[in-house]
Amino acid sequence: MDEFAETIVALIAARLQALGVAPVPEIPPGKIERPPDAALGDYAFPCFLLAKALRKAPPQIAAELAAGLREGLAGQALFTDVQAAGPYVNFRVSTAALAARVLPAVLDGSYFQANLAGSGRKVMVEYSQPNTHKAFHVGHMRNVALGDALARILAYNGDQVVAANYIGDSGTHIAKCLWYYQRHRAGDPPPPGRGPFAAQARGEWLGELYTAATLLLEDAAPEQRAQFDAEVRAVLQQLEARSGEAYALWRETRQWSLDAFEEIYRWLDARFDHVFYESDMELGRQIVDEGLRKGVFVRSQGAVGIDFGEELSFFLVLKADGTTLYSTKDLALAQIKFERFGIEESIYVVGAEQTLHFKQVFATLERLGYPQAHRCRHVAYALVMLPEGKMSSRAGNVILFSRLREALDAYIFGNYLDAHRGDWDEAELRETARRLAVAGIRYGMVKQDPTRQITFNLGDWLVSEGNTGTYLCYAYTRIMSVGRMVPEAPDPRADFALLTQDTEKALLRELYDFNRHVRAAGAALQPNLVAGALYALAQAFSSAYHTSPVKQADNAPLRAARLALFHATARVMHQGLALLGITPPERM
RNA sequence: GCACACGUAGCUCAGGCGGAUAGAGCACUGGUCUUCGAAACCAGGUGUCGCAGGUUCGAGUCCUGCCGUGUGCGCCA
Repeated sequence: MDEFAETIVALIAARLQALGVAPVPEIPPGKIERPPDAALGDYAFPCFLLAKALRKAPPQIAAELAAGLREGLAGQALFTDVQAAGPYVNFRVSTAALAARVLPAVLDGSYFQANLAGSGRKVMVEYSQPNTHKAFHVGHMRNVALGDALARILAYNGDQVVAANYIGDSGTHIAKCLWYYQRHRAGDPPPPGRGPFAAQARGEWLGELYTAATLLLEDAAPEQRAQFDAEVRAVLQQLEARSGEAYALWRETRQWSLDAFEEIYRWLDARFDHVFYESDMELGRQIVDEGLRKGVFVRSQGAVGIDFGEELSFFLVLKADGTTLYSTKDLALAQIKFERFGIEESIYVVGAEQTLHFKQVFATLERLGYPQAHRCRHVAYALVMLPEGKMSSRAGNVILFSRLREALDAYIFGNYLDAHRGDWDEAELRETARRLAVAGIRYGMVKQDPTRQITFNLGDWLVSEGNTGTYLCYAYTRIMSVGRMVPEAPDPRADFALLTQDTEKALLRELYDFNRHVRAAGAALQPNLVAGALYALAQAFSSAYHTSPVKQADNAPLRAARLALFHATARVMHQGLALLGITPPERM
């Protein structure tokens, strides 16, 4: 917790007692604020909270409290000043005390263990959920960035996290793709593809077939459409029965998509502890049968579902033709998570358009008697749009992963890394470009509130200044550069009282507050809070970097203090970026 | 039609549980590299916080209505 805020609460309580106030009102440490301007102080106590109990005007309370508190300052080391400012009592903390509470802990690593005292509950974070036989585009990247960051943040906060993927390798969309292939492209080989992203060509080719199938079906005349639908249904039934020509074709083409996904995850540094496949969820049919017997589900118009009345309406779990639905499989997956994985809390990172669906799934799980139904949470995020509107395969305006990656690569080399050719070896150049591209994408996807749409303008994502992943990496590499110029090891026992610059204190404060931001991000399931904290940290560092030279510091003790400060900053930056799935390069 | 989410500076966005003069980035104008990396820093100004009511000591934040945008609402996922 925040030792400074807690001490303030204790000091005020003691002061009130001394003034004869009884009973002393409870003040939660969370009510201690941060003044809008550091010139006012570092912590603020709003006296409105006491106005009722003391029956006095807040400014008067502030003045009286401040006067008394100032006298008690001599006996302690945390605060150097207390001032009343209108209805607030502002506290200035001792820079040395602040530094002593954060720098040694960061340098010995214990700072990064502090949040581990969290719940320890077993949490599954399910994310990515790409569909095979469809192309992977920028919209899918937002999901990966969010889900992966969430998994890392929760683990940092002490949860036992299982990161899970759930691949959509069955269902109508695949039947359509394979139907089209059999009908129009039978025997056509996929494009070969080369290099480290060889599988993208095949994955994207399948996506094109799917799009072509959709167009053909949509544009068909009614009679022909009926025939097409019957053919697609026949394919789907072969897939569910796991036999026939379509099934063999499915096995082969499915692997193409899986290979393509694997390349993308490797490039992104996204990892999963477990991968579920939709095609393994036949168990869903049994759940429906049992539910029917128990009277949880009912038959309706030939199909099976559950009626939630007005609020959640009717939830379909089996089609009239007997084939399963997305919902059927989601019930099966939930059961597997609970029973086979012992999951206590289940988090689903899925687009906001499925909010109703998940409310229905969770409500159904409750009716089926799963106590964990109350610990299921849907992390809804809004779509990634293009400036001209929604991405649509039909209009041909999706930005594919491969195109985005290539554009970033070209930008990074053309503007920066080409200058290092000959100097750095090829492997480092390529790895640096990858890390910067990943930082740009992941940070851009995660820095914003998940509920807000992202308007994706490729040009904007090629920018490397301002509030970007590149900026954060740049801050980190500058510290690494300082470390190369001043190769001494950072000294956790340096004299931190020498850090007298405002910028140095501001940087210390960001370091001190970092863990609290990560805790808040985990509690709210909002990685953007970590992104914001990192950005503030990088800004504070950049300012301090300009005011506080290390190598040219006036004397050796000051140099040691600054070196420790900057090294600690680098450690926190590195850890914070890791929580977002970003590894900064050592130089760029 | 009903439900959910979102309307903050020219643009893209922040604004922990209601609190001080609503903040960043981009863009624009100046300044700062013989001294640890200028992908940076410093200094400039811009707001009917969608509109109208309400709650309270205090509302960008909470409540109600309206307007706008997006998404969803039984055999897609």
